[in-house]
Amino acid sequence: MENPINTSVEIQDAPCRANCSENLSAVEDAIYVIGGKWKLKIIIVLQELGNVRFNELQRMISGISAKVLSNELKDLELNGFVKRVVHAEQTPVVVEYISTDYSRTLKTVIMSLSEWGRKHKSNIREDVFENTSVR
Amino acid sequence: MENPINTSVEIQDAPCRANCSENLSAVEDAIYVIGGKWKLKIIIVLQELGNVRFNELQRMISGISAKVLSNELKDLELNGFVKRVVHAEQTPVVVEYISTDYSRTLKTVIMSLSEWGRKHKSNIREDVFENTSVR
DNA sequence: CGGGATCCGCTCAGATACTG
DNA sequence: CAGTATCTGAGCGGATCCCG
Repeated sequence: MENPINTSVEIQDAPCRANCSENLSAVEDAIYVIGGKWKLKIIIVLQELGNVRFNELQRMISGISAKVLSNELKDLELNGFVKRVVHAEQTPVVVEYISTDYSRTLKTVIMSLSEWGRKHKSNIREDVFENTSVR
Repeated sequence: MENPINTSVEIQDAPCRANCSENLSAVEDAIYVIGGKWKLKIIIVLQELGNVRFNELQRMISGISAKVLSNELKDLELNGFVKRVVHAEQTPVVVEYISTDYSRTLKTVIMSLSEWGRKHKSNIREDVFENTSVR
């Protein structure tokens, strides 16, 4: 009788709402793992540049602190998006991060997001000129 | 000499990094307006159900508090994703929120995210069975 | 019903310093 | 270089009360 997932809605008028909460929970799951300000940006850098070292990564992603970057990388590694490679031969130790095959499944997500972001930016500009309330 | 946007990177080895930071800033802009735990979920509900009232919205999106929902709706209204419609005739007042045309430009973003979320969920399940460290 | 105002705890992120 | 440790403050979100 009770669905373990989403017991809250779909009680009364099922069809539309079931479909809705289907999307809802799927998007929720996605946001849960790749949400936040940094995760997708880290993934993008690793995908486009290949092997990247910690400090280089921090320089590429402006505004992120070492602590936060460190935590984000751990998260991403746990979820299988990045791989941590340690070259212990040398001193000081060199550590590189690389994107996994799994992170490549995010390609379409990243593309749709960046395309939308580009369009949105130009729309904003138009708004500034149209909108007379800015004065 | 200096680009007003993203002055940080692309100083040395330009071509790859310029492309990279292009995507980076676009995704950053997108995340800035539709990021967070709630915004996309609110947009999805409004797109799928049409007019939705405040309390109904809160019931649909499990876990959100009235204050947070209120703030998110203001944000979304400012950015042109939702429209607030007040029916002042009746008492108590009825307020409905509807999604705008502009929020429909997010269709592909939402679809790619929800599709990815679905796949990810099934991948997680496989991991649980494969992974002997869970015991 | 649809919120706003207030208080308040608690996490998170920044800054700084330190280590192998 | 690649982080960790510690402290600290802002802010987010919860709970409660209140209003039109």
